[in-house]
Amino acid sequence: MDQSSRVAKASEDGKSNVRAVERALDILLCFTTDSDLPMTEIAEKVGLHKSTVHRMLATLEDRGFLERDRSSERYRLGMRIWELSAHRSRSGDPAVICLPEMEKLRDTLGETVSLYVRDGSERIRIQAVQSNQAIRRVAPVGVRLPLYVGASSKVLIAFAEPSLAEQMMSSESLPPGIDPQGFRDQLDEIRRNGYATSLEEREPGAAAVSAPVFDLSGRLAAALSVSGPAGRFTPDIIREQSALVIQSATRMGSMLPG
Amino acid sequence: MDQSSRVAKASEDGKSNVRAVERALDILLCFTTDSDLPMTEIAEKVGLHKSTVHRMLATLEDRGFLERDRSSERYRLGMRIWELSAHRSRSGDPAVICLPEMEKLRDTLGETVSLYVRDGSERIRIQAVQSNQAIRRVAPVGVRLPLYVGASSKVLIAFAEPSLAEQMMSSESLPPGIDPQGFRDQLDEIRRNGYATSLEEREPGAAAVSAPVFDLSGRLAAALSVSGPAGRFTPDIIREQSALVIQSATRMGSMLPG
DNA sequence: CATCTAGTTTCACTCAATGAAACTTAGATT
DNA sequence: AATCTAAGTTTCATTGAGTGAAACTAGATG
Repeated sequence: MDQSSRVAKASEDGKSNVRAVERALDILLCFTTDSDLPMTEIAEKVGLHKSTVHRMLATLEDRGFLERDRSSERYRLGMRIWELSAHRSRSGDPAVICLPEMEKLRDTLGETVSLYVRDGSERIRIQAVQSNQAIRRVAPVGVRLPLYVGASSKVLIAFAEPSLAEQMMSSESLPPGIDPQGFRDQLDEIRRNGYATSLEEREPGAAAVSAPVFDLSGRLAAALSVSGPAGRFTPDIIREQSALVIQSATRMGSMLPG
Repeated sequence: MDQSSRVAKASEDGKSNVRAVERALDILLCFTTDSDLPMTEIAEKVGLHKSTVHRMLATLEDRGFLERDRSSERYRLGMRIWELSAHRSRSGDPAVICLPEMEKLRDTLGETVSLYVRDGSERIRIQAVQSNQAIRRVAPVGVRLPLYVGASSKVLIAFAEPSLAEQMMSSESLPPGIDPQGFRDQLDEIRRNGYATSLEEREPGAAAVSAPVFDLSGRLAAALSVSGPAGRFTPDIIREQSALVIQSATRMGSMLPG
């Protein structure tokens, strides 16, 4: 029976998933890009028929995962998302625990401070406190960024479990335009130094210094980053900053349960 | 299993919903009570067969809505929940906008300050800052509470659109043990005073003062509450507090877009 | 080793999810 | 008003996706 025609509908990867649920979740994920959407647009985005989407939306709304603006008829995320995330953070959420320490660091350095975690082959900014200087990096919380550029990316790879770090590099998942050996050397150096830097890697004009945060069981929990306009990140300054960032990251780690 | 007479499977209300999705969402909602669960327990909670739950969990995990602790095998909420809620809060989220004002109020009164919104016939504590006195109310963010007891509940009903307030009271949705006319009078008084109080209504030993927060378009957005041990809430003190709570609530409202 | 309990996979049956199409608005355009 | 167009909603026949019993595996516990 398995031998029969394999259709491979873009989501067939061995796992036996529930199609209707997959679709519903994909609908929810539309709202990571847009904060509110009309039904038709959602249908287009996920490539499903109106009626199907309509039924899905009804269900999602019924359970409070979506709600619709009563005047515009557009859908947006509902209370339940809120509620769930609040419960998620109850126990030892780095984003909450590290916030005070991040604010301290921001105050001493005067630059925007961000906290990233790895999720699959991406990273997410789970917390940020903004610099209060006139010229500053603006760093919204919750965004997903690629894992191959930026100081914190390199930290998240360099200090991951060795197996994972290897797999992440060696495989052809490495994007084109990156020299494997050069990258490997870079990671080695980062491991020796205990911190990573980036100069205009992802965004032109932006620079960053990042250090790993290890939880009490010694596992990499997050990457702490200080970032700002490249002009304010001279080699001398970076040297000073890196020490402080590492220090903060260590202190944070000591507050994170294994 | 299913007796013919007593069906009422909690989903038969005229709406045409997708069953598989309903079930998946119900599984997610398990995590509002427990922060991590093993598969079997989830299956019990939602009343579904192991294999069904197994497939659902696989799907939810695949899309990052759940993740499993690699050592304990237990499931917990995943990154995507986080990510979604972060996007939800992007635009004018009261919980974020009101926080500074809430902290100020906490500092002047020295009591725990909470912010509630109505969701259907319940209310959710969307933000809280804790008193720093030795004896204080502990108010976790994200919890759901009933709409019929507590100062903030009464505010959320009294200042809702009249139609809604009526429907919420007159219908037989009113829990037993509450006198309709007495309750109505109470609401009228609250509307006149501009604030509500509660003494040991929900929790023995706890008292609260609450005032409505109206957004710029004049609609009720939230209820701001100060709460603490009943002993610290004498009539005199309440009189002072209520003025300050109303003042804070007004200031908050002026920062909330319509 | 036998005996649990928790998780995973298989498979035949069938009911629930689906999409085309019809229908209902609501807003523009004439 | 009459007519068009786009967005949302409901209906319904078809069928394959989702289901649950049961078999199976892996770990613990006695």
